[in-house]
Amino acid sequence: MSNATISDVAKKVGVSESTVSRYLSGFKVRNSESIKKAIKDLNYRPNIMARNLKSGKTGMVAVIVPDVTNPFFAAIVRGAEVAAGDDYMLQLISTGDDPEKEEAAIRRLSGRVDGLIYVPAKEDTDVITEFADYSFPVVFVDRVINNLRGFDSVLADNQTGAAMATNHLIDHGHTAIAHIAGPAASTPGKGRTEGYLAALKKAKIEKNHDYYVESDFTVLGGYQAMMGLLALKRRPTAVFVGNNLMTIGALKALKESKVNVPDEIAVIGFDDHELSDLVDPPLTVISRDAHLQGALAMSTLLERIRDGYQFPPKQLKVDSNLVIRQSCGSTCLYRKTDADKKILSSSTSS
Amino acid sequence: MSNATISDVAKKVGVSESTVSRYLSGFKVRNSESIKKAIKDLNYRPNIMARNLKSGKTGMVAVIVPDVTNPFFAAIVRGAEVAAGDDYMLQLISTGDDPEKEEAAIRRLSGRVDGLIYVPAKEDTDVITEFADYSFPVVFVDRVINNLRGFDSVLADNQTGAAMATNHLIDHGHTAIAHIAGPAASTPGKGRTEGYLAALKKAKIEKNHDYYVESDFTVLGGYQAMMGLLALKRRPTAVFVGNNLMTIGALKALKESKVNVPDEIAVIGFDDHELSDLVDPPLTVISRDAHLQGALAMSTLLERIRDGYQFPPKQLKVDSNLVIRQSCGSTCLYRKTDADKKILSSSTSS
DNA sequence: AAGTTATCTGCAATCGTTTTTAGCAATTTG
DNA sequence: CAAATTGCTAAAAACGATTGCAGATAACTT
Repeated sequence: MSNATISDVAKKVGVSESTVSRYLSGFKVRNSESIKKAIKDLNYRPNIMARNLKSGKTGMVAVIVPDVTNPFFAAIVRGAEVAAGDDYMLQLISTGDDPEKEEAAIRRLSGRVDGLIYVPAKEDTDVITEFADYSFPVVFVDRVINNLRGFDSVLADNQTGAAMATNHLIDHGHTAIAHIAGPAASTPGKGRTEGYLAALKKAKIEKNHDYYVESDFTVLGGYQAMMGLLALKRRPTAVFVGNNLMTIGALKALKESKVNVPDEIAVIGFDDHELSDLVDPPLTVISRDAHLQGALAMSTLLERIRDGYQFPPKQLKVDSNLVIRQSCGSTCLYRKTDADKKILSSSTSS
Repeated sequence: MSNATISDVAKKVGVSESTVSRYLSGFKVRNSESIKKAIKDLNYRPNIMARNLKSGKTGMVAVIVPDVTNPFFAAIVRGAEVAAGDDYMLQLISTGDDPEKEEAAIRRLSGRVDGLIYVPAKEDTDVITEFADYSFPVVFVDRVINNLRGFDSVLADNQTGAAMATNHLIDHGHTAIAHIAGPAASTPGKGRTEGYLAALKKAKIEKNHDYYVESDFTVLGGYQAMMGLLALKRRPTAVFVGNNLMTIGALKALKESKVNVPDEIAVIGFDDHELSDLVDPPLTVISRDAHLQGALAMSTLLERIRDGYQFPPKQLKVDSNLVIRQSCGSTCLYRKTDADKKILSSSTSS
């Protein structure tokens, strides 16, 4: 009933376990034919746990994301999985944005995986430092833990992307430009705000404190932030929203408040979505290749697992693109094809 | 540098390995204080692989879905993860809808996990029968492999859901109702088509073969199917689309063809989406709780792992709900609140 | 055919735990 | 006070593989 062991196979053929083991590892063996047959007859499968115990490797890589349900994180996971190929299998942990769960999960990870691809929920965790001591391979994606240097990471070019977004609004003549931002303590939150501020400064638009709303990257957060902006005496005429979920929330708020986009308020979001061109109006966004980000993270990690920390940490960045649709107003000037989106820049840089 | 072993701890304290082991398992031990200290000092963590080898358990459950990137499957995965709690960790495999990859993945799974939650890409795989021989715990979700009985499963109530969708269109006065269906060989494809046909029959609407289009559950498939319907001499006035991705494709086709929804064609989809109320027009759909489906699958699986196959297989079903928005035409009659959606039925049945 | 290599083999140790067994000391009992 | 019970402990045997070592075949030399 239960699985046959290598010794069952050996016994059946009349050779030693080591011979069977060598046959399995591809060495030349005298009775290879009968061993092959015995393996098939007994439906023998090597016990992975025993193998792992001996080798000290697990053939598994953990991927920790705040939430698989967020299409952006799902794309990262998928990218990582594809890049892993047949060499490694994925252990998925979505922490539900709960730092405690995350910490507990990381603890339980030890010994189960050969490496970790890590999108931390908060930036001030320090569980991970335990790993650092053991030179355990970790690659950070999208966010980075602030007190740690010396780890590999694959980030988005948040500053440039946010600046492109803000400039796009400026190009449409807006000066009352709000920013619904992610947590200032987070890598993408901070980076995008920096890009936003830099673009304003360059255009000599003085910043209005009311127009900067720090939120939390959630749908509800975006909704509330937008409601807050709508309640202002002097409403902004344009808003740059710092991530996909907050953009959804902001749009819901606008719809509920019957505020027309883009006529009354122009909206640009960060991160594209399968449905972005079907929403009303089709959404102009900054996009970056999350799948690629996951894939780069995985290949960096595999390299690190293979070669250890003899090479300096890699800090990769994925480019941001401006995808123009209709939520920022007339786009006739920019349109060149009848396709409903146009990618202004692309490719990957390190 | 590398991890300390139980024998290091034992040596440091001056007791035997077994004593430390028993301390770890929660037994009463004389030098528990010094053992505790030694464990902390040495930063000792039990080697999971060794433990697994001894126990024959892995503490892992595999989840195989066609694509994590599909929000519906992501919700299943998340539901399963939540239900697993701290007892089991998830090994995720998304096969990219490639049956060969899927088969290979299942093969590599053996010995790595204690059970499997399985959304098969195709319905005629037979790898899984290997597992059946070993009474390996498997729970099917959403789809079921046709030549296999005797496994647990958690499906949606496809027939009822599809009938609700079709009836909703009929209630709006439509008789030329098309159905963009999933593969007839798949559980949800077949079930939803059955519901559609049953509703037509009950309303004494004779079915039009042109109005039944079998597609493949993808965005592109839905797009092409809708294009085909639009090319008909006698266009349908309403269409029921068999899953989320095909609905997106269909909407893109309609938008591209500048066909107004719902005035020229009413659309109802299967499976809700975070953005369904933001698309133009807000989409009326049949929805079911995918998160719950995943959670039920996991708890069924854990039960099965614990108790084995002494209990007969569970065949669970999750209810479908009609979420009315605006893609089927005027909804004033139905609206009772100013919320933009209304759930007509809910809860779970077995 | 005998000597020299080149291949292949089995034995035994090992990976780091858990668990069974038997034993020892302290406590309780008759 | 001897005997029985309790409460812990160490030693050893698993779990199922891989691998270094030394010995046994087989394959070449000359």
